[in-house]
Amino acid sequence: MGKLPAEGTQARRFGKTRSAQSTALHEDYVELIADLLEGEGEARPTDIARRLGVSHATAIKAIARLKRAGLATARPYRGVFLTQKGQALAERVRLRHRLVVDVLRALGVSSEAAEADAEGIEHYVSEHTLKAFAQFLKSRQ
Amino acid sequence: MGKLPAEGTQARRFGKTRSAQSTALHEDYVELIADLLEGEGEARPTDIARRLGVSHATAIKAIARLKRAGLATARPYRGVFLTQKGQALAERVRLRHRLVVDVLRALGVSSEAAEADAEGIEHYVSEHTLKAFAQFLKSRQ
DNA sequence: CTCATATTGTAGCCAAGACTACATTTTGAC
DNA sequence: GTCAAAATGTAGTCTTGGCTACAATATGAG
Repeated sequence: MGKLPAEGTQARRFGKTRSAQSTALHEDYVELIADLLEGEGEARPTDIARRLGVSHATAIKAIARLKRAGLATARPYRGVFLTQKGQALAERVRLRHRLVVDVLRALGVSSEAAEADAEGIEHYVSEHTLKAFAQFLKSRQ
Repeated sequence: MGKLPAEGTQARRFGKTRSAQSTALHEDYVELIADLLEGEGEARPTDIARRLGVSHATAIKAIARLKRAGLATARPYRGVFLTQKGQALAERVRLRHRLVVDVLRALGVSSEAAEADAEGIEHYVSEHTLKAFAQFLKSRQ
């Protein structure tokens, strides 16, 4: 999105939420690409598009943005791969996702709802909160 | 954003997350406008902009979208008000926000981090999960 | 090896959400 | 009551993320 404004003291909270949203999509794509690479051996734009519920054109444009962000590489008609940076992100995202799901389940949320909600929630969980989640889970089993 | 595609079985999870994002902004604005109306007696575009960390022009355009969505009313130079629908949304959002913050704190997250993270998380917590949160809190004190 | 089909890529459009720059209206100090 | 300053509104531009429609490339059946 656009550049951030002066960003006064009061605004930081919201400003952070805002800028996190472009990151969220990158995270979803990277996570999915990692899954596909592991599970299928390759990540094709069409598969990515189907799994994300978008048109293949949209997926291809998003992949272009991933490349610009240094997270992925792709050569025409050859599938998508993750850079080191992309792989590191995928790993972080995956751990975080699992942690969020586990916490939700520990709180009594059904597995299906936990998976569904985690998909949105996970992008907004800070490191601090993540640590608290981990400790909470450890303390309770 | 654009129209949704055919939306195959696999895609539902992500599709929901996507469309939720335009809602999230509406919710932030409505929540803040309700706060301002209560606390200050009026909600001025400039205050809204400052509190959200955006330019006043951005706030005004967002307010126009709220009007289009039937959530707010505003006459030039006269401040912003919420429709019944907008007030109902504000109330729901406020309850949900409190619940999310309380749960995070119960899990050991600091107040500041809980407030900050809730701001992003709350928009993705389903009814089902909300109920689980409420029960969890009730069961533990 | 050819050609239909599937996949991939490109182009062009749109709305949202952001910005800056400029115009208009209110408000308050005098 | 005037007029400068603050608030508000408008216009124009940008990127993102989405779509459809069309073009180009691979792939596999025959």
